[in-house]
Amino acid sequence: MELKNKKILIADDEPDILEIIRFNLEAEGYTVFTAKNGDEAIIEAKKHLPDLIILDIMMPGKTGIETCNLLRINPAFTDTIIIFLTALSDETTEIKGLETGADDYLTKPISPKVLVSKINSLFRRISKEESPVLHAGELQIDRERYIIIYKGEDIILARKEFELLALLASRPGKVFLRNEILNQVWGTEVIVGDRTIDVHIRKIRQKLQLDCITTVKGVGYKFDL
Amino acid sequence: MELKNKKILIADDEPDILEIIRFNLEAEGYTVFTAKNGDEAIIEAKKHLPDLIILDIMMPGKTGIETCNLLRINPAFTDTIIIFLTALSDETTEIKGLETGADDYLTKPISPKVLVSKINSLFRRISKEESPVLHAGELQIDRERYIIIYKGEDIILARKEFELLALLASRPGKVFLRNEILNQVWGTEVIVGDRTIDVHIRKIRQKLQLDCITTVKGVGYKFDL
DNA sequence: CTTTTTGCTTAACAATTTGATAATATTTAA
DNA sequence: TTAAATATTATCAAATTGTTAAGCAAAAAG
Repeated sequence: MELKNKKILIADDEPDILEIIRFNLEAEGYTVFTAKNGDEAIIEAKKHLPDLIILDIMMPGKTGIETCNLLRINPAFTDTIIIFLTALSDETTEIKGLETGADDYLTKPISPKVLVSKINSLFRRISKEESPVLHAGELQIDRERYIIIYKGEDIILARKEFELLALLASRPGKVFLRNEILNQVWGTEVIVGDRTIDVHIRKIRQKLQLDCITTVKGVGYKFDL
Repeated sequence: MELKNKKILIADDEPDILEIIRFNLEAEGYTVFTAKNGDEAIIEAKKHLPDLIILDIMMPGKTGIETCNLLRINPAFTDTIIIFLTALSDETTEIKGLETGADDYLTKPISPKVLVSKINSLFRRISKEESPVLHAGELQIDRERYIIIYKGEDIILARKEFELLALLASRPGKVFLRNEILNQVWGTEVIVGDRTIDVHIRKIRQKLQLDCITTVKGVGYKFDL
């Protein structure tokens, strides 16, 4: 299962529905929060700032539509995807929902597969601008943001360190010769001493606190795990 | 009737359906093109570059799904909204459609009102992404009025400062190289000294009283939080 | 039309970070 | 065991950025 790193909040007064949806979305790798009514939904939304909110229309207290209106007032939720969930296949309700500022609606009974598909599809549209990230186990190398993420922690490397690590991690397992490293990271023009690479390798190992670079004596270095 | 200035292409082999949809969308102010099958749809799409394409799944020759796949290969249509239209409420087809890269689907018989609502809603989401007001936490950047609002307070930045901040904030987290910044804010013609960017960055930091621009030494600057 | 203000750029210098090296210690392979 | 290769550490020069003030040009005000 891939880690989606997206937060979804579901508000419905029927616990069964909540759990079915939660189960399916968590199986897809989403992080799920739940709320039993509109007021709770607003509180949870402010707390977790989810990327997507599923609101049942018929709930005790505030309806999904009212909840949506209240959320949309807050600038923090103008970009949040909001979907309505309703037992009514009533046309008027559908339209009201969309005009209110929801992004889509789903009618109950909803098949989990369709739900998940629809949500993936909505995220696909939004997340076109995601940065190119190199994943290697728990390690993420974000070229665009120029940071390393290890177990959720941001690690900042200096330029040479970053590029050296990015090079090695670009092909896990491959041994890079010292010459290859020099050419790729320093360029063919620059000439640096023998120990320069070692020192940078050391700094990476130190900052990452993780044994992911293996020395192959007489040959070079490789990234693993 | 408002002028929507959006182009929609509809592909369906049933002339009645085409006309019903055309009528309703034109009444909403959209410009509508039609096609009788998948091949025609591709030709029309290339000719008019519509903002949204409605594809019937069951068509003689290419199916809507095949047509969608062919369109998505072309970079010109990666951002185009594609909706499937189908008489089948068959789940499998639905899912195939969404996984194919369609943004939504509609099942026939479809009420014109729901169709129009759904389309408006999809456009609303897209146009939000191009909205002149950029939200980043408590910070609002109004590109139209050249104004920054932070926690309700208006902050006035000079043009260059504003454009620099707007650029950085347009993709929070992304590191902009000094060259990128120069090209985007100053243009490729103008050549300015080394310290110019720094001075503007400093003024932004000073006026905003907010630590939102991070220096990545040797690389560039990025906006965060 | 002149004065004042504002915005942009530059220069000069300070502060900071980075990267390379040298010196020394440790490890590894034959 | 021993020579070669690599690790470690501290140090320093170079590269990079931060800061400030000053000079102009254009816009705004008088």
